[in-house]
Amino acid sequence: MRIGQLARITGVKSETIRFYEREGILAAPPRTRANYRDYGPAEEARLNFIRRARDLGFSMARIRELLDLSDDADRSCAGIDALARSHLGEVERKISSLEALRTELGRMIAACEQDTVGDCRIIDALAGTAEP
Amino acid sequence: MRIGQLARITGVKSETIRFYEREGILAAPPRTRANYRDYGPAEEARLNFIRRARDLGFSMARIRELLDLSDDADRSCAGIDALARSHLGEVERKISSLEALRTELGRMIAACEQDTVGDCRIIDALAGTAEP
DNA sequence: ATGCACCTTGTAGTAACTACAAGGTCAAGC
DNA sequence: GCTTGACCTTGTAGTTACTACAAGGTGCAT
Repeated sequence: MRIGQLARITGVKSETIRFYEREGILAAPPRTRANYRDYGPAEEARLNFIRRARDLGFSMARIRELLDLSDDADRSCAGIDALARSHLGEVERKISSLEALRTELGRMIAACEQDTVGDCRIIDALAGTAEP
Repeated sequence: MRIGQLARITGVKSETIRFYEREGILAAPPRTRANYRDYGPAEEARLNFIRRARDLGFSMARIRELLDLSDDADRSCAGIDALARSHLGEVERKISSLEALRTELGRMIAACEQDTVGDCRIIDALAGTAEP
């Protein structure tokens, strides 16, 4: 598949796809005789992953690490374990925050259904004491 | 409390706090006689909220909307409902993605404990078909 | 009176895109 | 065979959300 179609499918602009290639986060795909980039389903999955992970607030550096977990099949268990655990911690913190936010948004919607506006506690939902 | 202490507590740099004030996402606090910004617990909570929401991948525009939900206590139920529902949808999508990622990271860690490296399916965890 | 935290304005750098221009290639349809 | 649209390249510049630093000044504790 060519870059335009990949862009349409994944919702990532062609220019951003080329940018990812320059940054080395997406491998340079084979080219057609016409020198067009020729993508397959693996690149589509990888690009979807990058897009989702970015949307979840992971930095490119963090995404690179996650992709490395996936790419380096022949790395040591200890290395995988440490990295995966650190990512798992971050993921779990994010889930907790989002669940608090979800609860609070749900509460507000429910209050609205009763026509009782009620007060908004969104801020309190996310604003626990901060960790260093 | 002064800006430096607020920065230490929330993990947001002093310069970023002043930047948020310029951007109008954080109200200008009262000043001490020495013209120092004087913050209270409400600003601390708001700043923690902003920091967490940014970490979760929400744009400043989206955070502004969330804060508006919180600030405009006297707005229409219909307006609150529509906005809250749209944010709830985004939050739920993010939670689903993170849960898939958590499962996969957990699976990898478990495989490592068995000393069986196993293959990494992180990409597949996040790379469902894309929505437009 | 020395030093540190704060104040201001302003400029410039970073990350992760996003856009557009200039000039060229390729393949399908009229 | 020629136009049209999608792609190719390199390069520059704009955007968002910070982050850093400089210059020059104030407040306050030791």
